Amino acid sequence: MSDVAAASGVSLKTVSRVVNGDGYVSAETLRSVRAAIDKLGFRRNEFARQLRQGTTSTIGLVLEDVADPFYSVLTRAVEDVALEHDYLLLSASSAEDSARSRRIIESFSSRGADGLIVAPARGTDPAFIQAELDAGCSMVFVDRPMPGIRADTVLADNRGGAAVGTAHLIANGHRRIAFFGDAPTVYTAAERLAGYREALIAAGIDPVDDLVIMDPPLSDRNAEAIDAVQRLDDPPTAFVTGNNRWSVRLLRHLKERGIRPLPAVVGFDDFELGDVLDPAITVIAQDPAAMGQLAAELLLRRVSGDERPTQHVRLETRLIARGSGEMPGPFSGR
Amino acid sequence: MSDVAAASGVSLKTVSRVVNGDGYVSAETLRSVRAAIDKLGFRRNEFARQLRQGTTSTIGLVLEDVADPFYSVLTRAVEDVALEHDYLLLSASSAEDSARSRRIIESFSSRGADGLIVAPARGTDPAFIQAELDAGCSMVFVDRPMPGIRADTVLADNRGGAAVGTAHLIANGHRRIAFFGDAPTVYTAAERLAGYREALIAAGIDPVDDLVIMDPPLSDRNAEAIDAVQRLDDPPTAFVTGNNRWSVRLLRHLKERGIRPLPAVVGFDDFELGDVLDPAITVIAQDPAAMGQLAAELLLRRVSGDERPTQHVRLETRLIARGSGEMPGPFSGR
DNA sequence: GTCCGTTCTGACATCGATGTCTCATTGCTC
DNA sequence: GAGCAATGAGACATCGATGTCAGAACGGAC
Repeated sequence: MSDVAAASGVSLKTVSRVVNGDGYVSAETLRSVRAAIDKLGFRRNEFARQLRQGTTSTIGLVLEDVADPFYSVLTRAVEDVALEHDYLLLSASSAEDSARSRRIIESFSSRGADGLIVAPARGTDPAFIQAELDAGCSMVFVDRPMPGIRADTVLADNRGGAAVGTAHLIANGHRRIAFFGDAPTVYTAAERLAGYREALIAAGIDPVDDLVIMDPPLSDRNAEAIDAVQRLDDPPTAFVTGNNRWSVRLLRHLKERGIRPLPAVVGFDDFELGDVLDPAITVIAQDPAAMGQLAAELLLRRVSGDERPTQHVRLETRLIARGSGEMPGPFSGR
Repeated sequence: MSDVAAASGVSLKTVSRVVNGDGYVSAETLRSVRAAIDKLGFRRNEFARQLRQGTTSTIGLVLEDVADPFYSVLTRAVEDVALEHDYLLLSASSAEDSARSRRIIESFSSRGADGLIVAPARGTDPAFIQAELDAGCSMVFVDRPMPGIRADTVLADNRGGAAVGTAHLIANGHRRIAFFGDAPTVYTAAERLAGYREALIAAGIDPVDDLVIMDPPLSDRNAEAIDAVQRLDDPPTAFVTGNNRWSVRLLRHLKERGIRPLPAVVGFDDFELGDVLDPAITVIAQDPAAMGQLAAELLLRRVSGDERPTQHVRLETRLIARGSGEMPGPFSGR
């Protein structure tokens, strides 16, 4: 900038005025400064500017894994909102590891992110989060809440959705319904399991632990666990899966084992090709794009000084019947 | 920082020494400064630091769309490399819009990204890219090259892969093979089309334009275009799709139209559930994770001053035969 | 000719850290 | 006890922009 000032024979401040359109610059000065800027290929260093300004126009996004379709769609939605408001987006995957997540949050915050959107990894220390909030870094939590922290959250109706999906299977005549979900320490998994149980109890069916598997959907134990459930004396006639990864896992396994016809299946989370499979898969769809968009808008409002009371948004889920959930069970037609 | 200095009764510089472990600080001073830091909850402002240092430890990633599974896996790989080297990752989707892409690149670069990984949107102005490079922002191009620019690139063997996939169908007795790909202005689409043609010509088959659709896989015209190909007097017995989106598009369409048995299909790009469909889909698999990892490592080396000659990495593709590409065509067994 | 207001411009401090240079203290050798 | 090295600490300039305030040039009114 001082080079430009020297080249056009004015002071540094005047160049700043030109760059920022601050007014009170004569037409002639303006022209000569502009010329110097072009000639020297000058570009304002946003960094220095933001140091002075105290704000970075950057937000951070911390999710479990961008490569998961649910989160990648959410990410895209956040990106779009950020871009629209001229914000930059930092992103990183916590890989469901609270130490890694903490490291990410710390570096985002210390490098000046104005705010963060976080899907907290299980085991995240609330005291740590509170310290970040106190340090002036706004946060909005998505997909999972952060217990003990006063902050905006955007969650899906996990429990209600799972209950609706389970009830749908019951209505189609199933009573032996298995549930496969992520580890119970994961909030969404626990909620969905609770919804499944609620629906069973509401229908007068006793929830049985034998029919429930709670394990990360990528673990090696999955296949064996599914087999074990199938080998029960009174095996399930229907399955509820707790997330898209588990749905894929289960469907792949059933295909590998050559099990035909497929048992009834309702999956939590829609997933690509779910409609192309045969039978097409009935799902409880979330709306990750809406979740991301809402969270981003909430965060940007907070960042620009919105002091309204904390908001907790609960997004409805939607049952999409495609066939796999409508296969009649042994108790249909009673 | 000056607060800490005041609280512990030392100079600002000494605090800096403690924070940076610069040595030459007595054990006692160190302890008292540490105590003051803890008490005041001091955290170094990375911003100011980086202004002084002239480097930001941040890289940017500009792709077509994070929500596309191909790119989301690539993104995750880049993230992991960045995190490992203590770099932050800025990311944004260009949505295949060169103006948007330009805006993203400009803001990444002016906000101090040390380097960028870019999948250039079609129509990106090389002069603009060159200007950014001249301004000191390193770039590595992935998935697509940037013609006229000297910079590292990491590409898949699009042409070779498409040729292998097409030859595979020919070997299974097909001669009327359709190709559905993205707009020909997209580099990968053009390359894959060229590979398809090469394979046909190598087998003595005349490439026919009637059997080729080049259009973005989300456009409304897709369905009609597929139908038109099917209505030809001599319809294709096999299909090659130019990317995962087109594969999904085609499979969904065939299912909606109730076309059974499915024609032979080979898809470029692997995709989730490709193995669960019936028949399972034969694909030419790329390795997006390897692409992302390589690009990130190349970029980080450049950023830390590597001056070796420009590198052009071509990643092999791999044909995964799963069934859909092995359905015998009318000329099999001759 | 003086005074005042408008319009334009520059000097200087500032944001929060780090690099350079200087200086003070200590302990050791000769 | 003079000289020297090793160690510890501070003053000051610096990165590249912006905010504040003061001041210059100019025109018009009295």
